[in-house]
Amino acid sequence: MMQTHRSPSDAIPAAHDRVFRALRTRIMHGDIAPGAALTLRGIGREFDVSMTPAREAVRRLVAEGALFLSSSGRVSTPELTNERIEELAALRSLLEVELASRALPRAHMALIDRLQTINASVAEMVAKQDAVGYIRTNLEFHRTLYLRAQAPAMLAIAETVWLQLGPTMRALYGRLRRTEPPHNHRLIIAALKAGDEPGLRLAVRSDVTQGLHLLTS
Amino acid sequence: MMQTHRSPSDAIPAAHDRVFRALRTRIMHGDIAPGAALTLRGIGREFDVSMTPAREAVRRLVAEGALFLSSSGRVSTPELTNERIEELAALRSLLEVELASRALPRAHMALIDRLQTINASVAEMVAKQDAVGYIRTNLEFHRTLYLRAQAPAMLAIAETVWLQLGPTMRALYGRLRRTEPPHNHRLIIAALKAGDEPGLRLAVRSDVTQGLHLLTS
DNA sequence: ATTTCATATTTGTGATCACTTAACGGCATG
DNA sequence: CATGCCGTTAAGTGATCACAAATATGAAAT
Repeated sequence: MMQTHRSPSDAIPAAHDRVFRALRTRIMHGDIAPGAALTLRGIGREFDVSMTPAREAVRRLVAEGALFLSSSGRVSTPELTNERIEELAALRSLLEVELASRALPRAHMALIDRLQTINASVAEMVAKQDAVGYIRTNLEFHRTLYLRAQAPAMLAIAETVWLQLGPTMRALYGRLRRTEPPHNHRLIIAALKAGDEPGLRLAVRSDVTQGLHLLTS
Repeated sequence: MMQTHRSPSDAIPAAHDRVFRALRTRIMHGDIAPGAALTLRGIGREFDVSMTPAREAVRRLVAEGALFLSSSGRVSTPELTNERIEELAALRSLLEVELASRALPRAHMALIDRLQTINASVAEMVAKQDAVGYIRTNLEFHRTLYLRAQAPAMLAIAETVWLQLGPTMRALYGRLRRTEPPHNHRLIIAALKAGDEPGLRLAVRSDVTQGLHLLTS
């Protein structure tokens, strides 16, 4: 029957929020392939909830562009056209260059150390050919930097772009088998150390753009 | 009882979508003041639906940042801090300068004519001191231009920024009683005619930034 | 008159159900 | 062998309900 509302002061999130977060992470990290279909009853079964919270989670994800809603109400992960991918890449570039630029004056040594640690994990994932792990650690690298920008609305929008690209990125990085560690990340870290704003902007732009250019060509 | 699913090929949207669109327009146009509270039962009563579609509409709007969801589940329009307003203004500038720049090479005479017609309506709303009408026609001016950019994802994000600013803009433009017609819109149109990209970028940036700077100072 | 506490009302949450429509499969027909 | 049609199944939609938490109300005490 029911049950509800347990999250006032304690930390237990509402069921729909738990489902939302779990699905969102999966999509952003590329756990789900492009075009994969989801059903409300299926989601409910998996998370042991009824259709109602499953529907709310799906609605939120559709609103963020993480899921595609067909005219008949069916939901699936989006299959992006090349044009759309280019556009989202341009958005990433626009937003993330600005975020990095704003983070630069606040970037102290502790942040740079953390970025280097995360970057080691990224390199490890590349070596292990772990596509999902690569996406996850790569996003963690970027998010850690952008958090310093103190621009929550801008970061939130950047995350919705990542979300829209999630399934496609998985398909991309799952295909191409590269073994080189991320060169642009080193450039980003170097520019942060040097306080070199033009260099930082260029490095972020290159890092964001390069991977997605491979897909469309 | 029930009733459902009527929108396959014909044009009748689902109830939750109708509610969503109606609320979204209200919020974007500044029909609702910042901090105003909404209840699911109240929305359902107004639109003659049950709580279920009302909840879905609200969830979507919360996901877009158009509504604020308190920790106890109450929803209201957001009350923005000055910092947040500055950030959203920076986002508008970033996105809309890019959109205008992309629209420039595709802007033909028919578009410029339409912009001038819309701009006349804007001036009329300013003369009538109609705050809501001003916001509506002003957004129509910008949207008409940006549609030419052929960048739907970018435009969608710009719209979510407008949404977040909606209630606050109403509070702003409701206060300041200006009577001058929009100067920057003329600059935008002139730059479009001349094919002057730097001039266009500057004019859009000024138009987007000026109004919101008044509020925070 | 103000504060405190108990009660009542409001409100969001999640489960369930009836209903309609879209997707799927098999069968007949060309 | 392909194609169109019909019945079955799967899936989304919206109404309703029980419940718990939050808020509002009012009374009592200092």
